[in-house]
Amino acid sequence: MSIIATIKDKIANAIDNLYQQKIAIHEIQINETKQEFNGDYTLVTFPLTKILRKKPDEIASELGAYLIKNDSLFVAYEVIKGFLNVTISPNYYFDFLKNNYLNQNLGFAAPNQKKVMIEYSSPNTNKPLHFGHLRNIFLGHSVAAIMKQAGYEIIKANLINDRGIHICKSMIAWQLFANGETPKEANMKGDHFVGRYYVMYNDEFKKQVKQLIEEGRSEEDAAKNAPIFIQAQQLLRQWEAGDQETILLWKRMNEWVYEGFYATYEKMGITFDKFYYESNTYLLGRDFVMKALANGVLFEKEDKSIWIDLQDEGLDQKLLLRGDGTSVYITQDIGTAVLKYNDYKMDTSVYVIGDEQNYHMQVLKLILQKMKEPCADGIYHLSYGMVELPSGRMKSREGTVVDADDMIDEMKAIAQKNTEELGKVQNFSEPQLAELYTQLGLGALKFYLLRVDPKKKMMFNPQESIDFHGFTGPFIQYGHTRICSILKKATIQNFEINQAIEMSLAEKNILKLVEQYPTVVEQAATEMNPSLIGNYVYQLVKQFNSFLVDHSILKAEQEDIMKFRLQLCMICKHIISNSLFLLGIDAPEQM
RNA sequence: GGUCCCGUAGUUCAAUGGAUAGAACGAAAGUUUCCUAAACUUUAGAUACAAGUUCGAUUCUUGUCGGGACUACCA
Repeated sequence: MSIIATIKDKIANAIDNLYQQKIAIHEIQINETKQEFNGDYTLVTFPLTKILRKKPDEIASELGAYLIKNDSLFVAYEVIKGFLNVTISPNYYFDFLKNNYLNQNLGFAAPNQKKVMIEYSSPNTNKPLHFGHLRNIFLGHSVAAIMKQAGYEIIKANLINDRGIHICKSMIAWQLFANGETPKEANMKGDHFVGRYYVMYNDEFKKQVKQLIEEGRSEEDAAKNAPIFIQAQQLLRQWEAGDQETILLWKRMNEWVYEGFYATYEKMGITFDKFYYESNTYLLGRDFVMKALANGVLFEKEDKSIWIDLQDEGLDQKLLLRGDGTSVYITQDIGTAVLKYNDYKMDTSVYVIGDEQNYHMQVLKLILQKMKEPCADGIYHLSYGMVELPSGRMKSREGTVVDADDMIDEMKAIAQKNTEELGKVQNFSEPQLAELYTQLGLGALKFYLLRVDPKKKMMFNPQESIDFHGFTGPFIQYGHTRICSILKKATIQNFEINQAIEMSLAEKNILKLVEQYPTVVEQAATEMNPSLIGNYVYQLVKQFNSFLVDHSILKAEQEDIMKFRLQLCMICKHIISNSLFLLGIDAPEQM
């Protein structure tokens, strides 16, 4: 049990004994004591005043005195303005460290029999990945790792949006402008190559629209009648009709894109257990829609289009099937949701999708609930904020994007530059150096995107490169290497301490954080929020660095103190490397 | 128009309704004969505005101002 839970328990007990009152655990509020006061944890007594009909200070004093007298866990208390600050016995932390410094499972929970699918990345196959996608990918990867460690069975899924008008746009542009050129001939990564034609499509489209408007057409009319748009639509119809030539081109161009994506995923250390392709699933939703229509959940309009009425839920009417019987976006999603459930029967199905689709996901869940599909209640939209540039949102169509591959390369280059300037890895071979640059570059990038609460939108300024100092990935990685360096130089084998030692405030502060690690992981899993891990591990490393300044480890005053500090190093090393792992970041041993 | 989200130091981010609102970058000053200075230590600097609920509000409610998303028979 965590120390906070223990304290709550003991206080509930004390209240029962002192005042003959049963109090629910959640009524007891424990905070960490602020730096400027004496103590480790603080009971806020205000909420108890109503129940106990006593003044805050009275409650605090009586409880404090009782705890000190009856429980060796507490060694001191102080009452300030209704707050009861208690000091935890160093022995508690001493024992905690003794029992856990070799525990490689600290922060791991037992399996909880819950199965969770996490869908993330889910790219369109018409353009390369950009910086915004990276937030999605790193988030999904990290949440999967965190939840797995918290005891869930995890399926990592990627739903590839490989069909639709946007793909046809790249296809038509390639047909018109490429002269049969391949990525190899252009010496480009496949996804970038295809993305180039997507941009060409949009340039041409704009040109044509402008011309039509000059000829006197309205803007809306021009957009609908631009020849290249008509051609793209024609390609989509041909694709849906199964036209050989169109399908072949589609397959060919998608292969180019996949090759590029897989290379990027591999570079970033991102993996999936299951791929779904929209080209396989886009027809599945129709049957469910028809079934629901028969059950009276949906209604049909005069033109045979099929709708759901969500006005009772505060939303609008929503189209599910066009009058001509073809699917729309949400029709596909209904089908895919059911398919996923049939494949895995998971308890929860997480969708890592930007908050621009909040409405869409709300509708999707509601529809499935109304259809009484068993997958419905497990649907959870892990909604994250967009990454914005100083100039506003990233939009592929408008070319205002920061490319993912470029970004990774740039981060590696910065890692290399910094490393060379510091000159601390002269013993490394070329491949080792290359690996280190990747670890540090990706570490900086991933941490940068994961340290912010996923729900919140975040700003990225490409003019200011991502830092390697302060609250960053490399700072954490550096903390890890310093510990590794010390442990490598330690000569003793036996870390058993003979006599209890007196620990300093700095040491106790580190142990306080160490003890909280399992709780932090659990909370990050419950909230699906990796930033909690990022913030936590940063605190820990900062405490540790500050401890290192005035505490000698290998030249400690006594052998027992050295052993104690080495134990401290070992447990911190585990937590730091494990925290980084949960964020998808490698922890090098030397940098 | 309707629905929803967001306004915290110069900048980027923290803060289950709790004490004197924390960090980082940037700015100013300092620390290395000693386990990695990618580090550490100081200093200056913020809750958009106005009411309300509360013992207590950055947090909850309402209004004002400012920003954003969604509201397609696009995906």
